[in-house]
Amino acid sequence: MVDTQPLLNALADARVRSTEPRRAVAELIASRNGHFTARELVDDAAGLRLGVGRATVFRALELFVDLGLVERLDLPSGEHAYVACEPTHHHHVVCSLCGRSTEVEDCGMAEVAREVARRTGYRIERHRMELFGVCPECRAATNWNARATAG
Amino acid sequence: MVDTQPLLNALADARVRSTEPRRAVAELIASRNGHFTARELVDDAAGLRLGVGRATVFRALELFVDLGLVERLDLPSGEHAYVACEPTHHHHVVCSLCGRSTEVEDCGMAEVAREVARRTGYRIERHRMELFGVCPECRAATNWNARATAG
DNA sequence: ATTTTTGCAAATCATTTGCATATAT
DNA sequence: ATATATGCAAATGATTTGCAAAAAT
Repeated sequence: MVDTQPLLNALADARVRSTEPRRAVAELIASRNGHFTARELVDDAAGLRLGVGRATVFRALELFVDLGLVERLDLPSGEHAYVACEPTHHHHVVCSLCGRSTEVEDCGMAEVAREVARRTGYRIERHRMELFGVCPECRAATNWNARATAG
Repeated sequence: MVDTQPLLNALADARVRSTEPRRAVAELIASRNGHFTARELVDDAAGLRLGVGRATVFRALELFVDLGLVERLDLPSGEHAYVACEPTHHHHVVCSLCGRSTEVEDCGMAEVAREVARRTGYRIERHRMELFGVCPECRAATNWNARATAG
């Protein structure tokens, strides 16, 4: 459950209009824990009878991505997913079990990019780094289960 | 234009059958310079009247990906693309201008993953790093054009 | 008033699947 | 012979688009 404010603020600020459907999508996004798919939001909206259509969800997502408040991820499965995030350059670690995601800045990635540029002669303009694993909570849960099962 | 051999060898070796359609797809892949999409291969096959259908192209691509001879990329545009590559863990730098791609190993990425694990408590199980920029050839071409235009 | 945004249904695209036939082993 | 792989067309799913109506500036 992410704070709705940043998304709502963005609507207030930006050169875009603050509309009811957009606020609704912002809330749906904020109410989600980890990553989510466009379809999930569409289904949420339908389930809650928000009167927010598919196209609007996609358009709102695109808007938030442009504003840097939501990032699009490519899961290892090939699925497209999104996560709410800070509008600064950063990366995500995604939990394969619960879908929760955590932001991390740099961690040495910039240096890696520089090294790659050095070695290949490419002028690196952008990069994408996504990490997948198991979050602390799920690790704990898993260990607990393991013990419980083993015992 | 990548060497066809690795792909053909794989077909000879693997516990999969070496069929005409698969060899054809291997050639189509090898004949490409940079990255390519499934659709491009399908169109190539159709254009050349190879009698290789859409489904077969997708199935062959999946096979080669499983064998580690082709990797699936997610371009910044969101498109899915593929590149032929060595069957070892590595990463790609992709040229945004010509689509050519170069493989790089590690370059410090493993250390970054370790650092992220340290900071977040996640157990990192896999990662994806894709770099995009302009390759040396295109940089040269671009500079040349710039000069020619400026002069 | 004017411009932007919406919802809907239809259109488009990518990818997958069912299944009878053809091929590799 | 037997197990696999193929082609085709149809099915699925995701995302986009046209457009008249509705809402925001």
